[in-house]
Amino acid sequence: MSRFGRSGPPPIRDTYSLLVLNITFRTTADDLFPLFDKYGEVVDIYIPRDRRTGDSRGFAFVRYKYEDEAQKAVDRLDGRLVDGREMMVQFAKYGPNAERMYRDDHRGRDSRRRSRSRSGDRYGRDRYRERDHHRRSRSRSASPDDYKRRGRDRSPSRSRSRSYSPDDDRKGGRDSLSPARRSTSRSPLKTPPPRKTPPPREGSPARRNDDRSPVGRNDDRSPGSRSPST
DNA sequence: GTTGAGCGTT
Repeated sequence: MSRFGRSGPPPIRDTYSLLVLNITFRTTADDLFPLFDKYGEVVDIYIPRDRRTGDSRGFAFVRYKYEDEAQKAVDRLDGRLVDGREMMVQFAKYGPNAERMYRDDHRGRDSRRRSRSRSGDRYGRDRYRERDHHRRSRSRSASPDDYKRRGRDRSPSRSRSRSYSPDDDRKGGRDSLSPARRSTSRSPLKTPPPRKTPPPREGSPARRNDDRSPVGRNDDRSPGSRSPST
């Protein structure tokens, strides 16, 4: 998918990978190509997609031929408004050529001290991670689980719903809680509501009102309202 | 039709 129109991934001899984050889910490599190509020689652009849906994950990888151009693109395109969203450009930390970056890190370090503060504190995007730890909606958190499920038990329709509690599968609690939960909702129509039985507060002073309680209920329970004979 | 931290091959 990293091909702009070519076939197969280009050779990674001296290319530097840039990680583009915060891009829209609709942004494609073709949209980022003209943007990054203006600041340097883009060797390849790759956008990881979902294995199931095939949609973009919201980030892309841009490979530059030289680190100078790559670093420049980071400062220039970082925070750039694309499709109505600011994309964050940064050097790829992991990857096939990640080792190369560490090698030149000693000389590319001084180039980093740039006006990075202009973007980041103003957007305040960092506050989201602290506020919500479980903010993940449907990211690849369940992706690895889906693969394992498919190998042991093929249940595509159920694998999605079971992603929330993969522990019950091995515990066998699946069958245990089934009858328990079913007993309550099994016959909600004929069986009285499973309301929690109130603790016996006979010794409670407030219970003295019980003297008038049966009176009020008795009135409500009068056959007049129970059996409205027409 | 949605979502929003991260790290990559069809």
